Amino acid sequence: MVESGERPWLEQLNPEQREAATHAGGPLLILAGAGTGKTTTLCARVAHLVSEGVPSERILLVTFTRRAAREMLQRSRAHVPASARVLGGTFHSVAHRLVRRHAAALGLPGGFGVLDAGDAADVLDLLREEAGHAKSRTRFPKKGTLLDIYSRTVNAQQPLSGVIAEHFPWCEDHRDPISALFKAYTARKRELGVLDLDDLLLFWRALARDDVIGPRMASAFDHVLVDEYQDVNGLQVDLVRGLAAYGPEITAVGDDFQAIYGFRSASATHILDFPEHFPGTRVVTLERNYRSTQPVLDAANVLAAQAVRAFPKRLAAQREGGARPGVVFVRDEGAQAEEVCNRVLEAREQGMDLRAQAVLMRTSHDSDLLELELTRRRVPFVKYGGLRYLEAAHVKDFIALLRLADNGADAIAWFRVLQLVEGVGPVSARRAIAAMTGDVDAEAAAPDRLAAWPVARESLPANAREAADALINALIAARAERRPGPRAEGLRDALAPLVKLRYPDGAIRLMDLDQLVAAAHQARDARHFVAELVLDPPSSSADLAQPPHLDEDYLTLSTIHSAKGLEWDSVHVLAVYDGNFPACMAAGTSESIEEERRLLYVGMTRARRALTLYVPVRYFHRPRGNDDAHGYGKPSRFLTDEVLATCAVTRMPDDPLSPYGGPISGRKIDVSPDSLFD
DNA sequence: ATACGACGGTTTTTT
DNA sequence: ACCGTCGTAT
Repeated sequence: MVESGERPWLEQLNPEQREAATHAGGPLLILAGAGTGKTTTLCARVAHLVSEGVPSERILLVTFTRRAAREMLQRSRAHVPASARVLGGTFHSVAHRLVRRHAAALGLPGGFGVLDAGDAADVLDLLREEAGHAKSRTRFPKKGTLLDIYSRTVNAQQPLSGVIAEHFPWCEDHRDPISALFKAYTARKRELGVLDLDDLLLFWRALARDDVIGPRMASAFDHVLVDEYQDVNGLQVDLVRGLAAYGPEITAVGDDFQAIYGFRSASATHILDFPEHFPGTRVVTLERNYRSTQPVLDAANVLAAQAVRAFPKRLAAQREGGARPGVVFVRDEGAQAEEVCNRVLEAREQGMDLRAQAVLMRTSHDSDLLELELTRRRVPFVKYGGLRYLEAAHVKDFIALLRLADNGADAIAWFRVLQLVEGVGPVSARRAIAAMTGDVDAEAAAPDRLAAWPVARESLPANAREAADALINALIAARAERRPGPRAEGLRDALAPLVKLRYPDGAIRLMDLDQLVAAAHQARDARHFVAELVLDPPSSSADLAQPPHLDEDYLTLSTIHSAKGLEWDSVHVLAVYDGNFPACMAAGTSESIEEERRLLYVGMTRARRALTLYVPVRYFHRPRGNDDAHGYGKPSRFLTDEVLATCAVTRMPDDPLSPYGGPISGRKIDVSPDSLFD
């Protein structure tokens, strides 16, 4: 036991936080508003538990991202070095660890692969084509939609018909074929020896339900702490309850007003139901905000008050002073880019590092023009969210090769890799794969598909065979090499000429591969390297780049989803117009509108001192098109008069509406050509 | 028969 | 960046 005087991590806490950190006996729910020291409290709780004698390896900390896990474990360790062995990660990474350990019981090969969303969609696409849906005249849902439907069904644990009726009504006609397709999908993954991200959770739950493995798995822990509980889905709740059934005490932390992952089947109802699911729950509410100044919170509180249903909560600032948030009307997205740039640079002149500033947006392409402008003015920036590394074609090519080195049965990877060779398209690739997987008779006994290559290569056009052989030889060499670094290096070298040939900017793309090779050198186990990459994807190009970047000053650009849990001195939110906030895609149900409001709230509450919202008045219908089709947008419906009253509103001189002296209230003018249409 | 480049229309958010 | 389609080259 440590004397209280030696526990600075507890003394920094306010009474509510301390109560949460030191709570003992029974489930605990911490309702923590934005900026109320949620992470501090959770880290203090971990430190407290360890200092009370709980062995650190018997504590499981489930977070929303791996980055959050790393950060928290680091902080806990700084308080109490004995926290070093706390097990931390996302639901998916914990699942991967558990499923790996019990792979045999689950009937999985030891080196089972993990499909990322792109790979999973490719498998579905293949089945879609095999079933003849690609050629049929009625439009069948595309792979991305299929994956969305599938994922929602699994994660919400809701029957397919209900999911389609509720969220994908336009697919109603195809319900039965979709159902058949999903069954084929399950079977195909088995054949390929792979799991998708949803499977990881399903397999974890299957383990939890086993009479022998379930209790043993749960009893490995004394405490399970779950962060961001407002964003868990039904399946994840099952997992937590499955653990709780056999002993560990559960702590959940979250804020129902920051629930922004409904599209992933998360629902804030779970955090509200927590006391029911875990009888005897102690609820602690944190409302003292240490992040933002009061004017920022005033605007956020007024926005939050619009919510139809929410836990009443009012954040109170502990910081002094501060300026009202700005709402800036600009002409269009071009003017917005210029204005943001100006303001960011001006702030830097005043002594605010770029690193203390961030630009946040609804969708990742909202920053397209800004990125051009920043590049033009040589302002360094790093972007989070949106298109990620693993989604770039050449990176996928490389990953497919790495997968094949682990698992020759992965036909999806074969399909991709073979088509890299010039002269090989979908048809001959498929033929070669069929030859390798052998129609049960010839090659069924051969566990290594590479053995069938001499036959398979005959299915390729003669002039492509030599280049394909080179790839195969690289794969054979890679298999003999167990160290992940050299293995990746060999495959990179084999891929390099093909990448250079295929992409005009091949040289740049090769640098991306070099970063992956560097990451592979750090990896412990070649077989898990790809799976871990999928579970902890580098979220920006900077993530893989090595330290030199860290010394530099750079601006952060991020989707609001990716900015969750983070904070900056100054925050700019782009494109706060109706159609974007809320997104027009979300206009369907009132709950999705509510979620959009919460999204704006999350964006606004990232700001410590300065917050600026931008409303482009004119926007282009086709941002990528070169025509000039545009419309005049309305400001976001969330920017009500009440919200605007808490802000300082600016109209830029070139705002087309401003020469008329700004809006005049009290007038109602109808403009309608409708009589022409009678 | 197959591969591949060109073109026009679309693209939310992510473990 | 992706998808589907179409025309041309092998």
